[in-house]
Amino acid sequence: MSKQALKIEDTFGSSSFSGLMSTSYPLKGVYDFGEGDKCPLGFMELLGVTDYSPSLFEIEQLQTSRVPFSAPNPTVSKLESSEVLNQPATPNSSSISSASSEAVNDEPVKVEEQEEDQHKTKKELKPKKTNQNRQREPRFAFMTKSEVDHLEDGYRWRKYGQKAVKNSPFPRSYYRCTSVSCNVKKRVERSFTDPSIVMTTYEGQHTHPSTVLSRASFVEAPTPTTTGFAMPMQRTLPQYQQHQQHFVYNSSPSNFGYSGPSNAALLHGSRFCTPGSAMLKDHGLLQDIVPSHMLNEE
DNA sequence: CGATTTTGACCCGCGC
DNA sequence: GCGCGGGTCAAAATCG
Repeated sequence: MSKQALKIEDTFGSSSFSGLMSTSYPLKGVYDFGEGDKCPLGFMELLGVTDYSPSLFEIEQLQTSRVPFSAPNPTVSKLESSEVLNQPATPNSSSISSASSEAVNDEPVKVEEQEEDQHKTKKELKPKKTNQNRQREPRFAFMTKSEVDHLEDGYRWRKYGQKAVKNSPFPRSYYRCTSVSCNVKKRVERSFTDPSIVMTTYEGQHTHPSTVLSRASFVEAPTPTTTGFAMPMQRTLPQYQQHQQHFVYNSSPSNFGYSGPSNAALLHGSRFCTPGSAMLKDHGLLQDIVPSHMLNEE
């Protein structure tokens, strides 16, 4: 992992990465892996990736020079939180991502135990799902411009719920990783401000390698099959290749900096970060993860 | 027939 | 205490 981390830093630290990114894809973003020193996890790790594949990073290239979120919809860029943006450049799709990773301030939690606990309490009595417990799960979210809600990310998910979102005509879907001992969850909702944008929030860490990636054809970017990560891979699905934009953001502003100057530089240089930005009212999940500057920005 | 989705009910935390 | 909203459960329906 250090390898990848280095790569990221490198990328961010030097503008050279923009060269990497080839691209004409409007990308930009920032990685936020939580508190640098306290949080040992990178966002990849949050997703259960221990062996990052270069392809991923190739996908997530950042262009700070560009306007934050060249998303078609300004509203999107209005979401709150000062975080990082990151944009996976995908071959056929332009992506803008804002990622948010929450967490993990404390020591790594034993997911399995937690899960068991939850199940037990739930079944037997009343689950004490305290906020504290929940919030410990690392979270990572990103926005994707896509027509499909459920993006292929390399893992198999089972939908376990759907809820209407306040102030939004679009429902939020809840998915859980189908892997037995994996308690990773993800929420998917479409931005009410821009229906073409899908917001995905991952929670927890995968305790297993990606299932899809291992058999997917990495035509565009070879990826280790051991533990794939899982940004939505348009490359595996033709329909996704049409156009997607990813916004990766970190939902916890306090967790800036995955570590390394690059991040700082990013944030610093990022004009999107408006510390004093006003709070949003209630944008549902969006509020949680979207940088405030986005919201303010029109 | 097993896996997944749908969907209403339920639980919980939070603000008033 | 009550209502609201978010998140989850679980039975039924659907799919492959």
